[in-house]
Amino acid sequence: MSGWMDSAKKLCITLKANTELEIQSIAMAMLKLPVPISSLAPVKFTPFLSKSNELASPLLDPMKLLKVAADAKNLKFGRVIHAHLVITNRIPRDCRVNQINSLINLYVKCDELFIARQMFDRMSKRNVVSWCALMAGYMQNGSPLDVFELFKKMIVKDNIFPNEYVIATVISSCFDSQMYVEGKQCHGFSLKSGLELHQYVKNALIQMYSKCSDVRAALKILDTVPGYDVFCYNLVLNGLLEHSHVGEAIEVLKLMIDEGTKWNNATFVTIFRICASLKDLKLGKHVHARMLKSDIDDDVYIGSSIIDMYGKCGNVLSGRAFFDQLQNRNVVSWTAIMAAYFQNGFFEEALNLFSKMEIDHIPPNEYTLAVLLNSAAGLSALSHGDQLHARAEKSGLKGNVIVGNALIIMYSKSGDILAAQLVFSNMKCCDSITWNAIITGHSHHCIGKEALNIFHDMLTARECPNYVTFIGVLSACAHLSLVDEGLYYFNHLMKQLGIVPGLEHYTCIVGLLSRSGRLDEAENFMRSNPINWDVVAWRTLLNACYVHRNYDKGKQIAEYLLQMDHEDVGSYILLSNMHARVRRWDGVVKVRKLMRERNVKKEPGVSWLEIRNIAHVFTSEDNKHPESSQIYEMIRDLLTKIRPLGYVPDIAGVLHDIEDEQKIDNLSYHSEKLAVAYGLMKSPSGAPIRVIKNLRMCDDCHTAIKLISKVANRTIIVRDANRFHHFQDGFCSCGDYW
DNA sequence: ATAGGGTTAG
Repeated sequence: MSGWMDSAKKLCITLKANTELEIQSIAMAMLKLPVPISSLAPVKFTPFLSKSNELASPLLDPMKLLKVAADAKNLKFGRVIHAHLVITNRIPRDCRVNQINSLINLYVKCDELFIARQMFDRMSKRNVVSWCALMAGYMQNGSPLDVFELFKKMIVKDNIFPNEYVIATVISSCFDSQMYVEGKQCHGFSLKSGLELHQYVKNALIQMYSKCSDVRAALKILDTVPGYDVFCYNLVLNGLLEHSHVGEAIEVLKLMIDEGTKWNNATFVTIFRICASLKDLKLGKHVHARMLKSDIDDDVYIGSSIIDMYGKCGNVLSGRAFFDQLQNRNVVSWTAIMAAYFQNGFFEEALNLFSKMEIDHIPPNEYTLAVLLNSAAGLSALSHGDQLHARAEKSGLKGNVIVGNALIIMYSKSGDILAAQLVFSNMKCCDSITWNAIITGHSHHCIGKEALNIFHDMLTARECPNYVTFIGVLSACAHLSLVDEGLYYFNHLMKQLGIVPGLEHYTCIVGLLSRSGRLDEAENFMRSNPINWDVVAWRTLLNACYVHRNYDKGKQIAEYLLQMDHEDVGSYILLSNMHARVRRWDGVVKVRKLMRERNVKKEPGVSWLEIRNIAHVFTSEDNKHPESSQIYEMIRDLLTKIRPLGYVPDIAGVLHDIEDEQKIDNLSYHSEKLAVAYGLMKSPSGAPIRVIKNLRMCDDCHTAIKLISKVANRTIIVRDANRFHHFQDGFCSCGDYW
């Protein structure tokens, strides 16, 4: 408990703080330190203290302490030393430059650029280090123009020739801001001046070329420079990984192994990242074993990358086991393990870990919140999402892009597209993910018009659309039956932007054509394009046949599809529904027989909704719910109310949900009807009801819920296996095509 | 006064 006290005394003694005022000011400042000084930077700091034997030691000079403070980014500690220097002020004039340089470095490292600049401006005499330290600050800050200006002034005004550190800093600020032309000029300069022979400069150049797409140039530098070290390799590997050139990364790794270059901590981190992106568990385990055998001390960086590797390779349990035995965990390790659960679909586990993290007193950051929000989105758990949103506001992270994006995704996937819009319009800065999330969100909600509006906003905002953008845009066009517009984007705009359409885009076109009734064209499009069409694409066409009641083509496609893929339950059900719609009961029986023979089982229909933070789950004909008799009464009541509006129970589209097809009565108690009825009973009037269903909604429920939304005067939002249906005033956003 | 970890749109 009195750790800081001892340390304060030691510091006072060693700094020769004699007056009462000095001792007091140091002790007071140290009181405010978040950690005891001895744990500040254990490795670097303790030797000073222990060897000094509480006496003034030549080792413990303020300059070294300033470096400790800077490296630990501990502003408070740095200020103590600064205060001490101001009070004692016993440095001879000619040594003042170095002292101020150290102070500039301190403030730069602690993100106090303004103070650093002030100190710099007040210097009567400066050397290269002064300039360089401040330039490093601007580089870190992402202000390359300020770096260039200082660079110029240094040469012109002070007549100082840049050294290797200066030029390396300038190069770094070029590639951080993607100013490759300037970067190449620096390359030329360093060639002429001979500075490129320095390791720092070489590394900066390699890093620059690896960061822009010019991997070849980076490798060339690697080739031409004799005697490259681990740093070079690590930089190239990271540059390659950043552009997902995994194959070439492996090549470089082989080179590294041939050379016998010893791997260090950063190398292991990078290699685990490679394993993760390859999803190669075997390789990952191998490297892990090799790391354990080697003499390196694993640190918190390696720990996180190992957890991530196991997660990305689909082995959460190994990741968890490793996480559990870690003695040092920080935000990143926690985020990594939660992300591993999320990526493998264990959303609840990810959310549960959060409370454990809080018990450990580790505050979440933007990445943590993103993982949590995505997990909430995976469950469509609006209540969790809302809580996390409040959490983000409290911690001041709501302005962050990463958090904003995750909020949009969460709200959109949880069925609250209005909330997603609100987050979107309040975002200070967006990236391509933001735009894509809000566009595809609207598409999922079948709000095609708004999706296209936002797409045009995106173009005017000069954000470049990408592969994912067009999936959202093309499906919006499909919803609106804007065939020409969709084909224009597909045939021209994408080409113009250099985006090679993939299966998803082709499938959107099938949807676009077939939805607007051009079934033959859609089929021709599929047959004439040598794409590796998958079940989803064929089922899109099949579904269109079903909705447009083209029985013959539908049957033909279904048969073809079932030949191709024996397991796709959706196709069996569509075929069965198609038979039922034209009252071909023999056909229905045949499909069922086929399913039994091939042992294809339909998942039972399940719907759920949240009422006051509790999820209520319903299955068809559910009577397990404690209030089921009231729910059934509610349904009977609703059904009698909608009959005058033209509701007639539709047996055709629902047979697949009934085990015993004679029991027509059952369709009144489909899981989504139960959930909607319960929602109407339990939520205040005016509040939208959000229901989630695991399968495609059946025709009967769709009709019934449309009319229920009218008689009950409620917005009802149902997420089925494919999309969101917004029921309002007797209509559905999907336009009865789903 | 060089390098390394965690998130995301379909």
